[in-house]
Amino acid sequence: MSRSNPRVLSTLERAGGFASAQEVYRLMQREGESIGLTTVYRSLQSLVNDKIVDVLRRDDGEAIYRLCGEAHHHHLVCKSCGDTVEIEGGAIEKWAVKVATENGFRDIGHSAEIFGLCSKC
Amino acid sequence: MSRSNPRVLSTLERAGGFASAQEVYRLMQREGESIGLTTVYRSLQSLVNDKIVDVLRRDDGEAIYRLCGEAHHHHLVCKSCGDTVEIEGGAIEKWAVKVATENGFRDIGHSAEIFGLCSKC
DNA sequence: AATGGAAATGAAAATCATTTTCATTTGTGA
DNA sequence: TCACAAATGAAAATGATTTTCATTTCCATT
Repeated sequence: MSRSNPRVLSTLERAGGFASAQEVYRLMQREGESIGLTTVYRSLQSLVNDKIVDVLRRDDGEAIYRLCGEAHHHHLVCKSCGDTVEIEGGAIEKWAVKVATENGFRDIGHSAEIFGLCSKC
Repeated sequence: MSRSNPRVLSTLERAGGFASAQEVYRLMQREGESIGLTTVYRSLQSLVNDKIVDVLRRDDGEAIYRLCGEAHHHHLVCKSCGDTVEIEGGAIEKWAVKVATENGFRDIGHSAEIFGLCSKC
């Protein structure tokens, strides 16, 4: 097994705690770090195993890695300009847990996003 | 634009209303249907546009297509076996509208899904 | 410092789902 | 029948992710 390269974690943090493997790699390149794409993937996987980061999926199927422990939040995205607002999702958390346990599910996660037109568009 | 090949929809139905494009394709091949993979993808996309099927993502990122009713609903999906429960989302609807209007957004839509392990897994 | 082995690294190739290209076939209305 | 748009599918392209494997880096022990 391989251990995570600490620069990968620090880059993911700097990226806002939310990025794909490719994005982390490009970011490190742009910042002059010398690292291979393979190592980025391996490090992220290792962080997932250690439950230091979460994996989600973009709509197009690309995996995005998110630091655990960060306050869980959701996004309000403008369909037109792409502007994004981070929002609290306390109500959703409770709803997800309630609905899931009612149906006999455990080990629960969820995703939620709101789309619309922002005031400028 | 291309229209959906009706045999694709009927195969998806026969598959239990839940399968990936590759699986639909393999199923049709096994049953002696003559069809190209491209057409399977195109037909499924068209069905998604027409809101006759939903798209979800497996853990590995593969897209799975699923027949769904017209009523707006959300999904509770088992991470392990893919079993899916359709759930009401009244609370979410209200939350989405409230949060979005608070931020000056209009023309609002949303998506929400819950993942977990079902009682059988 | 020298040695040896384990872990880490990364370039390149392999994999796999999905999309695109483009030439051919099919269906339809004039 | 003729022309034209839509549908089809084989093959190539794309893009993320994984695997392979040779090389390099670390570390503990001489």
